[in-house]
Amino acid sequence: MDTAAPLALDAWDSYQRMRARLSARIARELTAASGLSEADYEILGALTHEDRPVRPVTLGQCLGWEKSRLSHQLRRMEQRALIVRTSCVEDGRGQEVTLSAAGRDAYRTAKTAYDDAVCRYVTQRLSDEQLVQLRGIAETVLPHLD
Amino acid sequence: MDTAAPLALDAWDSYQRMRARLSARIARELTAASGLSEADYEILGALTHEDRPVRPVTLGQCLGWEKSRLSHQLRRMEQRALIVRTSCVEDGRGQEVTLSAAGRDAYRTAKTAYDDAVCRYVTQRLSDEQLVQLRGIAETVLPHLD
DNA sequence: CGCGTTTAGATGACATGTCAACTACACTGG
DNA sequence: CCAGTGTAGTTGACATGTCATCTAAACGCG
Repeated sequence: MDTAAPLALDAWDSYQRMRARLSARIARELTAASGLSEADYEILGALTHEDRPVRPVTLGQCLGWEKSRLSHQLRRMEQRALIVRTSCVEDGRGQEVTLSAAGRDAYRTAKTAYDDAVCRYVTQRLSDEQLVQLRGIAETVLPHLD
Repeated sequence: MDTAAPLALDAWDSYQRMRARLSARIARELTAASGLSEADYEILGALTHEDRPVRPVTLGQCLGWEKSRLSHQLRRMEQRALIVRTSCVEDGRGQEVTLSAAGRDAYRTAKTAYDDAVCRYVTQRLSDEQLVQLRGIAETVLPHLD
């Protein structure tokens, strides 16, 4: 409060401004190019990475999402035919989620736009040194967020 | 695509994981301590900083918010009696927004919790050098986001 | 087996954000 | 003055996220 630490305040303020504008910009470009939201993109990315049917509970762990958020999201994506849900043989409570052809296509388009935006706005603008610094900062903060 | 730049990918991935978890954590602590959302907190912070009636259009510029988002947010905050809206004398289209006593109190409580969380999760964890780096990274990226 | 406890997931109420109209006032040039 | 254009703000439809609660299946243990 009274012991102002100008450096810390400045750094946080700059970070917050960058974060807000960057998220908005990338989300907008992603949607414009592919019709996918960032949430859609994350789900499809995880499914592509796994490359086989995945249990929602696993997705939830990978992405760090709350289960109700995931449930709503999967329902909406199934309605839009981006994914397919089948009931799970091994566990009567569970499901398995698979990419549909449309989901695979949409993800490809989206990934191009996403990578392009990240490159144009971030990685291309930063020096290798700054990229190392950014990774270091994130990896320093992350362990304290559990 | 094919020209993988592992450093860039790593840095972006780390950043994204930090960003997602950090936002969630801070938002939750803020709400738990004060009952305010991050959106509420931003508005009240801007009003406190100005310390006089502010036009919504000015708030929109300061915060970089879309006007409809701002309109919805101000309506909800007025309903909860965190702010007061009066019609503007100089401009018949406009309004002036003021902090209520409740808004001022809630903001004080929230600021304590917010600053504490930012300190615990971020500024305290990073070295002065890293804080300088973070500010530098944000200020490097920001100019390209208009 | 049978009963209590986890676990997977769904659901409904509600807060928030975006987009596309829409209203109403202000300004500007003829 | 006044018609056209710009600006401030609202509104409604809809997507998304959180929380609390609910169902049903799995598990664990006497």
